[in-house]
Amino acid sequence: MPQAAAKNTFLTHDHQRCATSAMKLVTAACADHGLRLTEVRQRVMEILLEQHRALGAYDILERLKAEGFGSQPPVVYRALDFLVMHGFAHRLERLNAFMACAHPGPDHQAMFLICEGCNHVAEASLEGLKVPIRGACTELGFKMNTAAVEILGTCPECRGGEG
Amino acid sequence: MPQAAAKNTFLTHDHQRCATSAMKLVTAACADHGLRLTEVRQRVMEILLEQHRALGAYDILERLKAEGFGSQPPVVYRALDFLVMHGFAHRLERLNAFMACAHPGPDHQAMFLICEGCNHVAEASLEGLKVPIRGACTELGFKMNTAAVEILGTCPECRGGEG
DNA sequence: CTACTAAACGTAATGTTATAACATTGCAAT
DNA sequence: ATTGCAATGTTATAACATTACGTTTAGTAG
Repeated sequence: MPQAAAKNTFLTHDHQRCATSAMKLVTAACADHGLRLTEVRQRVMEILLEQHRALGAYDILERLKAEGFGSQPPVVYRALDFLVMHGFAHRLERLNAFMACAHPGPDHQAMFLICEGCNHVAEASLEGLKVPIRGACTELGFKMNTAAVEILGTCPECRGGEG
Repeated sequence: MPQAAAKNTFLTHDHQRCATSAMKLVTAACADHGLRLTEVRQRVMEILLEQHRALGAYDILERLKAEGFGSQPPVVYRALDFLVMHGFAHRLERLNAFMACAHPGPDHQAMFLICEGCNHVAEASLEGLKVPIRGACTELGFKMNTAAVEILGTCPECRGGEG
């Protein structure tokens, strides 16, 4: 069992551990499922893993370009598609931006807590929401496919002393 | 008491009633709170009320332009900002698009069920989600401000005969 | 090893969504 | 008339995303 990622990523923590742990999980998952973790894809994952923040596609592209990868948008969007499709990264709809998944694994769905102060983003489990969401869908005869739950607010660090 | 909007907007219903009812509520709310429901704002609201679908800003802008209003993006974005700020319309993050609120009123927050088949969007109450969302926030020391809950799936009409 | 195939990559061009910055209009209070 | 303010209009540009097409690369069958 590799060292786990931090529970509350808003608080200061051994971030290197988060990143290393997640990268190992991604590498393993790719090996297991015959997915090609190419150089661009790996690099994008690493860049996303540097912080618990969402990064815009063009910010990532800048980095790739500087490192000698292709310089056009499809380069980064393809890598992001791959990572998101396999659950290694998430897309934040409200920000039109992307972030590494803190707990990459099969079927992983999460809600996102986005700090308006410092732009840090934390994941929280969607478990408690599944029942009420299902309920609302059933009531309207709607067949749910995917749910996006994104909360804007203020993280503990940014709240500081205030109540 | 004006005639209420339809309960389940996925199903065929007297849509004129929805639109009229909502427009009346908006007019009343503006009168009550000293908000100026100008010509552009009213027209954008009416356009949004035509369907239970989300419309892109530029689609609305086309309409405005054709009717002799200003033709540049800020014209529509400002009207949309006004409508969203006062709870008369919603922004759908996943679609980068806007829709009329079916139940305009103070503090109205909702979850959105978006049909991938026909693009119809229905609102459902966020009530049942508030407790679990608060719970997740509290656990991480996060102070919630606004929540966006958007579900993609298939509406009853589009499911048709299938299970 | 070679030839084939499919996936991934690179680039140019374009499409879509959103905002910054600044000028103008219309109206109400003085 | 002049000031003040909210709303509107316009130009330009920023930011996000996709289409189309050709090249390279990795994996595989012969």
